[in-house]
Amino acid sequence: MRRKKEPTEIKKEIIDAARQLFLEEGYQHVSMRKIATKIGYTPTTIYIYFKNKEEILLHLLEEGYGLFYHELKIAYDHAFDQSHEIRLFNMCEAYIYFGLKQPDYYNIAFMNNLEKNTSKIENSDRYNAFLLLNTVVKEFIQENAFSEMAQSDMDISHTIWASLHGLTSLLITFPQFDWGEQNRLIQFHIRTIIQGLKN
Amino acid sequence: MRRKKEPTEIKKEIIDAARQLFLEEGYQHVSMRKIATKIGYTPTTIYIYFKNKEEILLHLLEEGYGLFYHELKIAYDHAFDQSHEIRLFNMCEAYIYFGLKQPDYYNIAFMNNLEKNTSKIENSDRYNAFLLLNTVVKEFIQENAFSEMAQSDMDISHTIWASLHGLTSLLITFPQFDWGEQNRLIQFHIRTIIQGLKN
Amino acid sequence: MRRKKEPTEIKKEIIDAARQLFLEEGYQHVSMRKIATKIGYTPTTIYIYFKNKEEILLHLLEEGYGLFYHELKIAYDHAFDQSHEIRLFNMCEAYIYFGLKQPDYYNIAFMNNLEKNTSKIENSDRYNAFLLLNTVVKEFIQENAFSEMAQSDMDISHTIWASLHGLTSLLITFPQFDWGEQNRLIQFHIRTIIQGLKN
Amino acid sequence: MRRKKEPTEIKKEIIDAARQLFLEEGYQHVSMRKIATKIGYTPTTIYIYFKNKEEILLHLLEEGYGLFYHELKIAYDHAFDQSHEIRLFNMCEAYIYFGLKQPDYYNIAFMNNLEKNTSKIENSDRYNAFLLLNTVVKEFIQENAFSEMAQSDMDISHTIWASLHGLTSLLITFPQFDWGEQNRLIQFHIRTIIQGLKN
DNA sequence: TATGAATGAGGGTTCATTCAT
DNA sequence: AATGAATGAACCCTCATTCAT
Repeated sequence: MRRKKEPTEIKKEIIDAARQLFLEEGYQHVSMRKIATKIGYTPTTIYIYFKNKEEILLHLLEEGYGLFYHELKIAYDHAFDQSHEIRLFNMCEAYIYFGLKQPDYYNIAFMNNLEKNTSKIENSDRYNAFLLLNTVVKEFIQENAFSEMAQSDMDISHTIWASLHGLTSLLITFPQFDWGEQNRLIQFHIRTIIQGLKN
Repeated sequence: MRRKKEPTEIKKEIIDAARQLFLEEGYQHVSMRKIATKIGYTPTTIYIYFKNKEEILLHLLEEGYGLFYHELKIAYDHAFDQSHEIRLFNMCEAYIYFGLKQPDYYNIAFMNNLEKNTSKIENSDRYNAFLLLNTVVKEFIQENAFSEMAQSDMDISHTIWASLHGLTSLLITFPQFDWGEQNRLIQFHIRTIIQGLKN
Repeated sequence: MRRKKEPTEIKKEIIDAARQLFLEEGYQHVSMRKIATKIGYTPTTIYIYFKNKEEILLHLLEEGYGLFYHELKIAYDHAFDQSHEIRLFNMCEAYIYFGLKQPDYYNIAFMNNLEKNTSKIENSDRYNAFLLLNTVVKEFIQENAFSEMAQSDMDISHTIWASLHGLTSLLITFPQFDWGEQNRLIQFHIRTIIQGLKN
Repeated sequence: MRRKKEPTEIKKEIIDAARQLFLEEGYQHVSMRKIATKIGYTPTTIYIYFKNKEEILLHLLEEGYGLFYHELKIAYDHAFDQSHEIRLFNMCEAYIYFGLKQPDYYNIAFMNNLEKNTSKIENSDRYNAFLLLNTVVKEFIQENAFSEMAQSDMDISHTIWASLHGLTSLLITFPQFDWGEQNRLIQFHIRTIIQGLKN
């Protein structure tokens, strides 16, 4: 059954199918056949567009990081006239809501370290996102003049990242658990971290 | 010429073998054949004692929860004569270090939701661990007389759990990332959360 | 479809099928599936009896060498009361006729060097066969008192082997070629070599 | 932007690429895709110029025969003023050294019978080469006035061919075997055959 | 003339599992 | 209680080839 489609369109179909399956069943349990079946092509066809299974994953990762960074950047830019604390708060919100809106991307991007062998971490948008967070943190530090506490901005960034990741991934992984009112929890979570940093 | 064994004894052997493989080679690479070879039986024999592979894994999962709960309990009991804040702090430490010491257990226990279909969450040690955390949190609240802020102890527990899980899972998932001095980060992380709660 | 068979019987079936296919289509073009189909089993079954494709080949090789050596040995022993020239002649005949009677074995054993990586050549029956030939050659040399020509017995053995192999493999590879009366050619071929050595 | 090319030119490019791959990586590892990549076209394009893969291989095969015949012819012509025995000797040398220099050509040409189905043996250069050998043999017979032995020149040619093929193919197939000093063996081998014929 | 898109067949191998004994 | 025999389904991936454009 031959159809006529833009190459980019098929590539997109593959990526879309792969993303969904990767989320639902985990990278290891997704086979090329499954992806192929899902888009109505033969497994062979996929190999025209991607060298192998790993390349699909890599593509997905970069895409996911890109979207993620983009969201954070918007939150950062949008509150340009606010205090740095508010900007930080907004970014934290953006982080968590990105994960909730795009659990598939988030899952692939942060809950498995699938780049183990590729190690071009430094120039990916994942790193850029972290750098952006770090920037806000530094500004936030200056704003608050954390005089006595000489805690490095890195530790602070790590702590924030970890806390955000923690709530996001739990909410994704255990959706049926009783989290109370989700939005309230999120607000409280972020508030707690930021308050904690100010002391 | 094998000497007679109690059924429970063989069951134990199977679990032991599975656990070892599981910890040595990682969750993904445990196969029935490997387990069988390790204990000197045929794969078929395993099916006498366990319905299928999943049942072995579930057994292991519960074991993991048990260990986890045990560790938290020790931390809780050990500081019985201290302030509740310190007890909370200790439990937080215990949480993170358990994950770092038993990354594979932690991984199946909290980073994959293997019980998706079994839904007996409520009576597992995972839940007990959470309840224990919640207990300390309540005591901690009383101690601090968080008068004005009527934030539910549940939200607080969730926030703590999420933060702890966040750092733990990130440290496990991205070990080669530059986290600075790990112990200092952990201490700072916990301190930040607790401070945040006090405001 | 389950049957009841001796393990050795099935192993033999596999070997038989593999031998035929290897000859007909060449090692590279024989798939495990083909072998399996030929004997009416699933490919998986073969893996119960052989670790992988290569192991089947190795088995076949050893078997072939064994038979080959056996035939030569018989020819050697049988003419124990004859002159060494006659014994040599008989062995040469045995060599060629073995190839013609067992083209499949001969093909696998001598026309492809499939042991490239295994290199336990020295203790195989292939080597033993060569040593037997070498023995006769030495006796033949002594008998003829090749005084002046100090050609090593090794060169002589190699030359004989090469000549025998040449005719055998050509007769196998190009059966439709017009070789004249085959037996006469064989006799003449052997006679020529031996005469050549005596000069 | 490719400049226009003569059909024959592209056909040549394909053959050239195929030959190189063929000689570099061996007969088994030539794939249409590799050939195509090597010449900078799509696999599809090749099918415009050749019906299928076999046709390319056949083309190459004929080329191999051509080269082979050419080498023998040179040896034959070169010693036109020598005795026929010497001419025969030279041709034998040429035969073996061709095989050693072009093992891959030799391999497809004589060690696999690829033409099984095509059966145009009679007019190929392989046959011509054999005829050339036969010619020398006849001249050699006349020269030696093999009076008594009414052995057909065909038997003699076959015997020579077989012996040459035998050494050549063994040297190619088992290169790591200890053949002693190769050139000496080759000389001895040829000498033996020719001496054998003279008796 | 040349290609991009697609495929069907097949490659070796591993897996959890079953069933008769 | 334990096994040996066997399987079906799946794994990733490569191949020669075709067809519409």
